[in-house]
Amino acid sequence: MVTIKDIAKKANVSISTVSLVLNNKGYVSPETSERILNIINDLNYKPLHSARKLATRKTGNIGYIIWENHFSEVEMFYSQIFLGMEYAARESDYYILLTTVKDDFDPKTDLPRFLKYNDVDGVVLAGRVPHSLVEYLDKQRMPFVLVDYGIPGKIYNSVLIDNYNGAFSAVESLIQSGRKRIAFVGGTFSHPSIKERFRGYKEGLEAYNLISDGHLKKYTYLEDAETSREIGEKGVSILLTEKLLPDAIFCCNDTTALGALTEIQRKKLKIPQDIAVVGFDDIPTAAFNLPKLSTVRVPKLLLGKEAFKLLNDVIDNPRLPAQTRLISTEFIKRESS
Amino acid sequence: MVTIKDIAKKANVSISTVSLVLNNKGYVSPETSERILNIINDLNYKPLHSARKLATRKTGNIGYIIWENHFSEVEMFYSQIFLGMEYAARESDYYILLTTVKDDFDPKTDLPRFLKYNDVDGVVLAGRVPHSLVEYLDKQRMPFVLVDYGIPGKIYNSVLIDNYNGAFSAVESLIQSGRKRIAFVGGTFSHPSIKERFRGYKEGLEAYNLISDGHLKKYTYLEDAETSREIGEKGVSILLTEKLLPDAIFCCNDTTALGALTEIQRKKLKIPQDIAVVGFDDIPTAAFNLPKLSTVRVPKLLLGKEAFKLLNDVIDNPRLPAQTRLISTEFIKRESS
DNA sequence: AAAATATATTAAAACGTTTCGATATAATAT
DNA sequence: ATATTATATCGAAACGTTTTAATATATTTT
Repeated sequence: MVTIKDIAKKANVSISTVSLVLNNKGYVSPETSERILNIINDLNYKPLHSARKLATRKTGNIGYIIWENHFSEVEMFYSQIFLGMEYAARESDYYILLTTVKDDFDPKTDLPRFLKYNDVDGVVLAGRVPHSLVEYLDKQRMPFVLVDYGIPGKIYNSVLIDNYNGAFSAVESLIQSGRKRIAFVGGTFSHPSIKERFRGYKEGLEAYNLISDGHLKKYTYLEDAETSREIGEKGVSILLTEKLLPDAIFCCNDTTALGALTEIQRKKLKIPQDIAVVGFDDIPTAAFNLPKLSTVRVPKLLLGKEAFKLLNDVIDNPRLPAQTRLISTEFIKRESS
Repeated sequence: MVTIKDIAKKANVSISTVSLVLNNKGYVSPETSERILNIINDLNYKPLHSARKLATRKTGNIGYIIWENHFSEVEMFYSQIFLGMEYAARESDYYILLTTVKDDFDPKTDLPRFLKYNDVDGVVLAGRVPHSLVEYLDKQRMPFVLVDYGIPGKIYNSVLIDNYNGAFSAVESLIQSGRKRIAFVGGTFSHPSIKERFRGYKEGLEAYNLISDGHLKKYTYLEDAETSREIGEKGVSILLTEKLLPDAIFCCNDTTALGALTEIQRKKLKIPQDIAVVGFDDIPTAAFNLPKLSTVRVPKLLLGKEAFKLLNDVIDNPRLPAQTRLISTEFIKRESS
């Protein structure tokens, strides 16, 4: 194994000098520098991670934590965010450690290994995540950033989707294609994204004066549970009991929308002729479904990349006031609207 | 930060002794041991990973490499395998580093960071993976195991699905429900799994004498490409030009089967009345589709777990002859058959 | 009773880096 | 000419572990 010593010897310099060029710090003459660099290259020398990390007292890792169900589910949403982070990490010298936490997470007993053993310099939390975990990190002063999630009443570093405008534009598109009775189907408002999407939906309707008295009561199905196909199916089956059927449904996300599509088809209604459906997220399945789902595209890779960048900033400067970075969306019109 | 020194001082022993109890090695009296353990607990001491790794000359990481498309696709197949590994890793002190490689991978330029910088003790490769990468690892004597993939003519450590029997049982189930003209739709045979599934299909038919002259010519659609929905759609549209339509289609995997379902529905045929469809893998979408897809379940978490275990064995004993561990499947009957 | 072995503990070296002064020379300012 | 600052290099300490070999005592075998 070739070490910094070998390089130093061959270049007739001290290991300090080699280290300096390795990290380009301090002063070292261009000639020496080049000579050393060449030797490093010739001998294919790579600094040993663990030695380096021991000396710098950094771990070189960052953690990525998601709720277990999000990784067992159909959608690749959170895997894509991870991938975006991994891409960004390739330009750095961080490795990303992915792990999941369970529903009934308790910091006392269920702490991810890399937290328990202090093996990360920071953490990205994606999607809905146990509040106790967030509080734990905060208390430990472990740098972290939230992606696509927030905790009411608290301000943390986070990368968020511009849910409001995304929803607004989806509703706007529906209206522009002539829809009048636009319904909403959604899951729990404890997820701020869903709350915001609802707000975008509501204010979209208001902006076009399409929201009569009782509209929301009739045309809104909200269930206080994690979003799922089932919610979409159930929502539609209830919405379809109205005397005056909705002519469009805006779902809080694609998963829900997929469920809605299934139920509408089961009821032998035509999409989009009878009812248009629009989702949110643009998960890969959306484009493969029959009919293909119109949706609001969330740039997942970008979300991951920005989270990584923000976390880096926070690690470098832990006392910076918490900031939020908003990622904008794009409406994708397909067959379902 | 509390170090082994602090523990030693407080326990009135040398750091060697503390290290010994930490790794329970050598001789240390029960009393001393307990005393040290208590102090460790009291001070919440955790050995520093990098220091430990530096001393032991291990990295404590293992790599997980998949083909980029597999992580951008609809299916969670490879994420689930990863999750199985991660679960297993929790009982060990390995961290898993996930990364992807591209289609046109070249070891000279595209080596994953953790390989380039020697930051892993071993690697798991899942699914179809560049042969040049496998050869590179082999040449470098880097311990590795292949999951659900093999390279013709080479024998490597691997964890494989029992594709043959899985396919056989799927076909058998179709036959038992009265199907006579069972077709096959599949992708490239360069993936050994698909080849094996075809063999199971063929021998299943043979076992029941359902394979007349020209059957395979008429009722087999093979395309030399990565499996996809498109292959399923195209396969069906060609199969349906036969005068005597097939009454069942066994697809080489769920993705293909999902495409097949779409196309059959597009052609206004009834599933399973007119044509039954069976897939392979049991990806989450299979259970959510309309109709729900019958399939051969592959225990993905188990696949990951076994890969992790095998890799550990290989790391501990690198000169063991290459071995293959076979994971068996289970037929899941749903609505499509 | 002596020799051999098992038990218990430790000092010191080693693992491969980074970084802090120290030292020396060259360039620039006074 | 002298003081100051910039450039260049290095020795040595430090980072927190594991491991080897040494030492000492207790137990077992001959």
